[in-house]
Amino acid sequence: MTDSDLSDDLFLILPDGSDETPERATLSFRRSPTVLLTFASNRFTRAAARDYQDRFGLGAMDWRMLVMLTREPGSTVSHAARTIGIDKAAVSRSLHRLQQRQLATATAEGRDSRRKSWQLTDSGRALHDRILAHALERQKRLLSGFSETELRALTGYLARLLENIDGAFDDGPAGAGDQ
Amino acid sequence: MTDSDLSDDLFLILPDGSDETPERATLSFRRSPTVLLTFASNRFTRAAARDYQDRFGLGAMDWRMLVMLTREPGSTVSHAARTIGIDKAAVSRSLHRLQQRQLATATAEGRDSRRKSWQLTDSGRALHDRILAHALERQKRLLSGFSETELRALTGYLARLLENIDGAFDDGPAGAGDQ
DNA sequence: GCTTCGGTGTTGACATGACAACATCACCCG
DNA sequence: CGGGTGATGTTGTCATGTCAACACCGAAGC
Repeated sequence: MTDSDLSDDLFLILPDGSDETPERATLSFRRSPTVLLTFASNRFTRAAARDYQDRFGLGAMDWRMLVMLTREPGSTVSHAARTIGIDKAAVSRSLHRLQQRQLATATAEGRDSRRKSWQLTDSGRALHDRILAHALERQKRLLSGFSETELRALTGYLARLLENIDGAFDDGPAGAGDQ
Repeated sequence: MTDSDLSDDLFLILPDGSDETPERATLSFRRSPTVLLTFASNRFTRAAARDYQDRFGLGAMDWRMLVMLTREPGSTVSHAARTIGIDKAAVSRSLHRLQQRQLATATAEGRDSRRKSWQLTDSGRALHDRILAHALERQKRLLSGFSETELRALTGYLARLLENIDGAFDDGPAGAGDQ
């Protein structure tokens, strides 16, 4: 539970009377992982979305679906939504966009006319491969200066953060007797 | 330039004929920092936004502005926008929301009626302190299991990613003669 | 058989934030 | 002085993604 060996001071800017510090304690941007995480993610996804749109005419969502259908061909809407962790509505719209561009097709599965199994067309697979080359190149640029050891550490940390997110909100951090 | 000592295989799932792997090489979700980064950030910001809204009636944007104005009282719209790295339009709207709730006030600065210097009111500072306690608690939960050494490594990695983002898109990874 | 229940996919309404256009003002240079 | 230039802040418009509501189907339960 509360294995919080981390002190609040690690994340705060405390007033010390100088001009550099505020008059009241507040969050440090540079030392708070949550701030850095959202900064980095927002700027990256924004730039990536523009890039995908300019080069290939599809959004970041559609690219994720290309990867998803390459990874697990025959996925349904709800399965894809659960795997990527986004809303099924967005997945449904994305798949229909891909279908409209003939990048993906749906084949009925069983007698249930809704449960469709989706897969990429040949042109969808070709586009996937083209974008994949860009994505890999860009990711390598993003990781420029990282050694393989550092890379593994980073991915490990991010995975641990991901696992912790669920528990960070369940109880509600208010519980602790502040105020 | 290409100090990319990192192999593509680090980020890919390659087909090996088994059932676990796809028939075509594609991005690994668990080993790609960009994927993990956006996953973690999206899920965290979404949950945090809900939390802020439910508990305090303001969005994540407004909370960031509370921190910003605590950090540097007297900031202008454009200065805050540059510091946080988001659009000045969003900052302008957020500040007016705060003003409407009497959490922040603007005082004219010089004769330019547009350049206003913003600061928090007493109730704004009080709300900042209340939310700060929650944010710290939640961040500690998110970092549950991290040692102080690991924390420093993580923040350092994220800062390096942030610095690399600009260069990752400038030239355009497409450099090779498409377009 | 009929009904209830949970899961599925689709659609509409909404919030968020980015981009572009605009009015306004300070500044500078001719 | 007066026009150009750039910065500032505001507003409109759009894309993205979430939530809520709905229609639809399968599987049990009586």
